Amino acid sequence: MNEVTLKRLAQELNLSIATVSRALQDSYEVSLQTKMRVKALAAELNYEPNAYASSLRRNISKTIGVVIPEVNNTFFSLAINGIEEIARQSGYHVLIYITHDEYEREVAITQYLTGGRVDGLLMSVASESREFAHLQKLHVSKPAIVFFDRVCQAIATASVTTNDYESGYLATQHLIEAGCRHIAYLQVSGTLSIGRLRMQGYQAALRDHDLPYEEALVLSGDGNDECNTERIIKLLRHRPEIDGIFASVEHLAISSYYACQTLDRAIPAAIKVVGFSNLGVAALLAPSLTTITQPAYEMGKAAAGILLGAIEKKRAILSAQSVVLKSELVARRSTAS
Amino acid sequence: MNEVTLKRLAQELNLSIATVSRALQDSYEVSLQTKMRVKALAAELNYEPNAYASSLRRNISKTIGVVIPEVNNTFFSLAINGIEEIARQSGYHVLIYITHDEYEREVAITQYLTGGRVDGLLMSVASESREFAHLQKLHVSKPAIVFFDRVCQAIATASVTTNDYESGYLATQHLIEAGCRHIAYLQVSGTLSIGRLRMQGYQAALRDHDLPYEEALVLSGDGNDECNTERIIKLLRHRPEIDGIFASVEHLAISSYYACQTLDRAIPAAIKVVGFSNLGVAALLAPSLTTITQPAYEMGKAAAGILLGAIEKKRAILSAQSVVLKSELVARRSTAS
DNA sequence: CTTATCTATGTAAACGTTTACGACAAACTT
DNA sequence: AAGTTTGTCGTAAACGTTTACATAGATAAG
Repeated sequence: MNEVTLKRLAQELNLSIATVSRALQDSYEVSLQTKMRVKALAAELNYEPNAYASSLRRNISKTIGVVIPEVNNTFFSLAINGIEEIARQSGYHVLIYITHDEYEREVAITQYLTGGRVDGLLMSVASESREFAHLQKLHVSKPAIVFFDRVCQAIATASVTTNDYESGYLATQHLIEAGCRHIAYLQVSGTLSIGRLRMQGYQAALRDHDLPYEEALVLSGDGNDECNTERIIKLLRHRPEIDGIFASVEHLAISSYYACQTLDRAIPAAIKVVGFSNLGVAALLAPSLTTITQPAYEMGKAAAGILLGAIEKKRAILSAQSVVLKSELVARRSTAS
Repeated sequence: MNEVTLKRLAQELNLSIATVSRALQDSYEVSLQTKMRVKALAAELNYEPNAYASSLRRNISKTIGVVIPEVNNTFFSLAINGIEEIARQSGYHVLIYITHDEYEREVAITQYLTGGRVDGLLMSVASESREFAHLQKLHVSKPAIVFFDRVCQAIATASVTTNDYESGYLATQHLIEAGCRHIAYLQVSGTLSIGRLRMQGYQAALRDHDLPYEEALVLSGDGNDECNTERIIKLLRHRPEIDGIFASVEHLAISSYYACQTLDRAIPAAIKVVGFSNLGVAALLAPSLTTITQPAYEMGKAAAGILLGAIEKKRAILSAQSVVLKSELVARRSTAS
């Protein structure tokens, strides 16, 4: 425990606690001379204000929470990077919580955060979540919330997303133009907002190119990687006509590669793959992977910016502040014709 | 702000604040009947204790800090995963700080943390750090510290590492046995403890196989990825006899791939590559990458376990509690002969 | 010379908890 | 019947800040 408190400083300087506190905050009420005395001693004794006392008194924690499904994922790693960058610049601290896409964890986490531990929250909802009462409860409580990537429309607040519908359309069109006629769609969960939008783009592209939409070609891969790979293998065995895969999330693209590897289906000759991904090594895969790449780092920065802006100005966050950034389709060998 | 406080509950129940507080903590001093009344109302009003008031009074924050060089890195992502898992189980919150390998940031972060914001700290030191006065200062202050992967020997505390010397030896031997005679060693910084150990393993393996150690074949890649790739290209051009690369950290292995790609040097025919890496897609690279894989998730869990154990028992952490886990060499095509 | 204004500082309450101490019955002991 | 224990609850202080209000001296205005 750090024993250097305002009281200690005040005693040694023969000043009142109030004056010391004010001096350290550069208050106009205290003379330049005492300010300097105070600051000198504070520096000498390595004084650091007790964050909890300050937070309690001011009802401000200078802390934001980040709630994400997983951290071992290039997209979320980059987003955290952006968030931490903005938070640091503004003197905010970042608490991190991982839901592992489980509804119960998300509920438990939001329960903790009701206690005023954070001034605001950045969130990507868990795929399992279908009920949002916990978020509603939290929202009427203190912390401001900004969603990023995986939003919850039931809450009236801002969000930072990408042009998911358009990207879904483009990815599908790209496969079709490369010659695919039976395109599987892999998503993490049917309830997710981004999953729905990307799928709608997928469906629209099929329609516009006179291809049928088959529900049997849609796979929801909510499990661990091995399990997902198994399910993709099963799907490809059961429907050998599949000649294209659109993975709406990174790890499903990877699972698709493993599935094709075990089934000895050549990419891109026999089957083409495109996937949402922020993998830095996408270009080094065998074969290099065609990706829809989201501006993950910028999304994190944008979301944190909106959140901190609202907190500092003590203003509610409006849905109108939402931002939609553009993803980029990077064509590589996995979809070469 | 959550308006439900102990005072509010006390008023509505016609009890004192003390009794309500005790009831919620299942104190033996309060009758079963009132306990039930209190808990019922607390649940109904969705009461959540104010974390800051509690922390201030008890001088315990139930929060640990994690200080890492970067988050967009499979090793650290997995480690965070393990840390968060253990922390969650014990009811601890996790603050995250990213140094970007910059000394100044590390100093600034440790300064924040002097204020009692965290009960303990898990840390992987920045590669730039050569002075450790800031860590010494922090260490004599409150928080317990456990290092993982990148330790600072100047501080007497526990650490969680892997058998870096052995791994360095094995990786180098593996290259030699695959036929390499001129092996480059890529590290992030010469000052890093793990870098030194891995390098010592590298040197020992060279010696044991009667190969000379050349300083010119050692490259310190402390920069961004593009910059590192450039430097590797330069090295390979300047020393065309290099037929093996040992990358002591993941992103340098990737940079090596890009370098070989631009130089049109075939892996593994012309040059073989082995690297420390936790990439889930190592097996899917072209060619698949031979890796030394650290048990990152377990390391995170182990480090958090030591830290939380010490905090809960209010005991100082001893160097003797240090743990050394084993990495695994996974041979793949990038070192095939 | 009195009153008002300004400057620099101090006093004390407040934030929401936790907890040492005390109070007061009721239930036991002898 | 007097003393002792036990069970239940309240009072109040404390954690380290911040800040509204008070104070005292100095200067300016009338």
